[in-house]
Amino acid sequence: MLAALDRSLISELPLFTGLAGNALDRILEPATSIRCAAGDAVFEQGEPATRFFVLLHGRLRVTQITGEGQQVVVRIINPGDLFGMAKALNRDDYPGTAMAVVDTTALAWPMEFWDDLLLAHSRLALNATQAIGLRLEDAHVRVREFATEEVERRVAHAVLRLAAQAGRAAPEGIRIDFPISKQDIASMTATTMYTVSRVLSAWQRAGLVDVGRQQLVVCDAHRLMMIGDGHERGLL
Amino acid sequence: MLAALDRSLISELPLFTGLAGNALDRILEPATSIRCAAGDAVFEQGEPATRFFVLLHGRLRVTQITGEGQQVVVRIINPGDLFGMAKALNRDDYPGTAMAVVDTTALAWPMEFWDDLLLAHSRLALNATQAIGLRLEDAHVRVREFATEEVERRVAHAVLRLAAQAGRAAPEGIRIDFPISKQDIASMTATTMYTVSRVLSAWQRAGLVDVGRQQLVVCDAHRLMMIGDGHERGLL
DNA sequence: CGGATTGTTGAGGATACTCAAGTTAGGTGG
DNA sequence: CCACCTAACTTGAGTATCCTCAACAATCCG
Repeated sequence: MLAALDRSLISELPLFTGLAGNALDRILEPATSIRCAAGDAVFEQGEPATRFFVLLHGRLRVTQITGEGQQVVVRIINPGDLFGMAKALNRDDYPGTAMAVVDTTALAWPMEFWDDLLLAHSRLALNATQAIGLRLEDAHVRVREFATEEVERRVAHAVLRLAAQAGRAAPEGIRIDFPISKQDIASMTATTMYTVSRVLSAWQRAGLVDVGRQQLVVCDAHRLMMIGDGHERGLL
Repeated sequence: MLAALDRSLISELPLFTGLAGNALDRILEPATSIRCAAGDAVFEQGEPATRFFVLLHGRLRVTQITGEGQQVVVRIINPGDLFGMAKALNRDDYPGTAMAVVDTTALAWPMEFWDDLLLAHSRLALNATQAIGLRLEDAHVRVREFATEEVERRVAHAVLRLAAQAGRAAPEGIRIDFPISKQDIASMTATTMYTVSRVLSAWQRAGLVDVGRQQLVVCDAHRLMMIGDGHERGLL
């Protein structure tokens, strides 16, 4: 028999604000907690969507594979984020693959509780619209970037977002808190590993970043922002 | 004194399915109806977001202007769509401009009713998450297209989407039901007017479409799909 | 230590952009 | 109803960005 999950796991998360303690308990009742080691997939593209999730600790990378086999990184999931709610997209399979980039824990609910929970807790439903709305705006920002910015600026924005969402203070600057390859950055910014490598090397020479194998430290966020916003000539 | 709005205006819309008649009446109470002539803006980017809307008739084009003055078409709003719900994005201004491309009518609610309505009608909240979720998926599709497809395929997909959402049967094929310029298509697909012109001209020569000034008829949707999915060599 | 994964760098070339110079269509006012 | 004006569109030529390909270097891991 499982120990009941404690409401303190979720009570501080934006998705659950405004909900009373006993409501949290009822929401948690059908939930189970899951663990993934780095490299494990929580779910894979095309698989029937049987559960939805809230990330507690760790970091996930959601990718999609196109018909031609190209990989696109759709989003990075950070602690507190709701994910895998295929029901909200009117789907019964997962549109992408969610893979842990570091060891990760999450809460999982059977998908049939999606409607019930939102109907029973209207504040949760309100919070969910907001959570999805924020992601929609993120997506629009990316669309706008792809539509109007050249490679170097897109990479600058992607790196700054990573620093904001998953940055950790380090002596040299802001360190991205999980292993990230040039290929990852390339498939977030619609370019190639080669170009990302060239861009980051140029930035490294200028002292803006410190790059290594699967690691990245932002040393001069302000100048990166200038490049991202087109106020400074790029270094390519 | 205004005549009350009739529930039949909205009872068939997906956003309001599952709601009882008297709930619809209560939802409509704070609503007013608005009209816009072609070319009028329902709201403009940066303006304080005082109202949210549901489109009844007509068609809107939502654009954003970047810092450098480039215009991006974020989406086309079709009848039945919810729009302008800045509250769901945690904003108090509109992130884009919604302009009528044909004469248009819509329902408008004061923004302060957003939370109240969703909390009072949990089915509405559920439907709203789904509406926003569908748009999120649309946005992801666009991101994936920008990231992996070349211009001609992006244009093919954009044209097919227009045909699906705003197509009207015509003797020669599926006519896009509102005036749309090459520049519009360019800012939906992240390219230039010049390139769109070349692409559509080539398609016209091959009999796939019939283009005119601000008008577009899809004659061979199947071959366009083949081009969009990369199964057929493009015509450029 | 060897194999695999990840990253670097150069050279060449394709896609699609920019710029320029037109043409066509629509609306407007005389 | 025609002349004009503007906005939309077309087409060509030149070119920049960034992709592709190839060869190699570095790092990790068992």
